[in-house]
Amino acid sequence: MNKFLKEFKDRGYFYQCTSEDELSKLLDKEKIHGYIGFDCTAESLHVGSLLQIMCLRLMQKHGHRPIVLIGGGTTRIGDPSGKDKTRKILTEDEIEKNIKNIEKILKNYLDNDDPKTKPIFVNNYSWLKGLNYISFLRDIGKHFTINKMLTFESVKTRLDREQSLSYMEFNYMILQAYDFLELNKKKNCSLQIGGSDQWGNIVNGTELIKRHSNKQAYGLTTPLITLASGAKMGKTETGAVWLDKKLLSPYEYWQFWRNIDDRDVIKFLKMFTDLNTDEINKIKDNDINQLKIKLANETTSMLHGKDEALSAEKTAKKTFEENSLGENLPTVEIKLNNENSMNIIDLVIITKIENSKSEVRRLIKGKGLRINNEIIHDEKFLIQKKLFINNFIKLSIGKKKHVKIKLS
RNA sequence: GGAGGGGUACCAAAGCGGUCAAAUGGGGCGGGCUGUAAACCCGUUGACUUCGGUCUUCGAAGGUUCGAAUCCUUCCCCCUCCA
Repeated sequence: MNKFLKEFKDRGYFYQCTSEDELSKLLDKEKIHGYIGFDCTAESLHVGSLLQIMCLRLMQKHGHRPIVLIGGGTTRIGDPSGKDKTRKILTEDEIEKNIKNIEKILKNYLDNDDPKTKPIFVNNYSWLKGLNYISFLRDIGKHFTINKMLTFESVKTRLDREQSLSYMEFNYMILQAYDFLELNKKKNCSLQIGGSDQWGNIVNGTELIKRHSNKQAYGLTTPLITLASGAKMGKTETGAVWLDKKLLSPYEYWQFWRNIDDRDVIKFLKMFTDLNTDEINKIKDNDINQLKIKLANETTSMLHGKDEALSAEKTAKKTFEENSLGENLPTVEIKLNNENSMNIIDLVIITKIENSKSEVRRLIKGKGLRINNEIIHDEKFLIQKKLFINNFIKLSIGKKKHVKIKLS
């Protein structure tokens, strides 16, 4: 088997492939261009996209050139896959802003210097916006039958539930197929990789290329990642796991990986680090917590750099092992009132960790709230100046959420 | 088009005139055990509160009643069967 494909499988990225043997031969014979599409409905990517990003990296590692397609055009339509409602349509400005930010994040992960594998960034808006309706229908539309389109899962579920599916959304799959054709023609792109939910859209692309240009193209999908606990991957103590410093600090990102279920650690080391798979397979009976730290360090360095990772590790160590005040804990600045005090409940609300006062009261009743490691029992507890050590206090909510409060 | 069934909190699902901020299960949150794990055990789970209470909620809007998630009317939505 081709080396790229082998590693793709060894790392657990493989789910389905259109014609594996042929693809393997092609990859042996030449260096190809392969693409992955990213949606730009949000201002940043989150860990849900990390597996796709790792696929881009793997292409580079094996000398192939990744094409990053940003769905500036298709975002204006909305993919109905997996959605039971029409999405909200973003404004032009929002889309532009999202695209810039997403590109920036992706560049953190990719080698942007090697001329042989330097990624190509494209935005499908550039070819979709100028499409001529009549010629599009004649050139492209004729290759799609409604009969077949109606059998797609994304369409079926919407129809079965009698939820409306607009003509606009119905066209999404054609546009994605067209993207692949366009990249095949202009950039000689012969492979599309995507999540398993994209299978239908990807196959449409390879079939369109076959019918339209009589050329062979390939599709490769990755599995849906599930956690050992059954939950969807991608939540921290405080929310979504964004790949953007502004939305989730490197420390919090590090914590996300540090808190992975034991049963997922080896799997994730393979998927989300560059560590050699043979070496990972040799790991036995090691201290699982050391492995989690390793996982956290590797994933964090890949995104935010080594310094940030080490610094996050240091903060975690101080916070969890020494019970002191780690440097990179999320910090909130507050002002005391005229009497130089602040109610404990108000303080928690200000940090935005909780947004209901009742919830904070409940926390206090359940011994879940601490100031400088001391459990707070009284909901009327006042924060006063003398509590601040070097101008800081440590506010802990539960065992894992710790916030530094700075007096301004 | 015809005949039924149904819309209850984050989800599933009971309640069918007052004792209902609404049983139960899941999920979430907190505590215990531990290893910042899992499993397990306990507590909690509308908002605000001077801890006395107060306010808002059972598809939507009206009505009956001292009193409605519960009864009536209209409307909206979903499901099943028949055509």
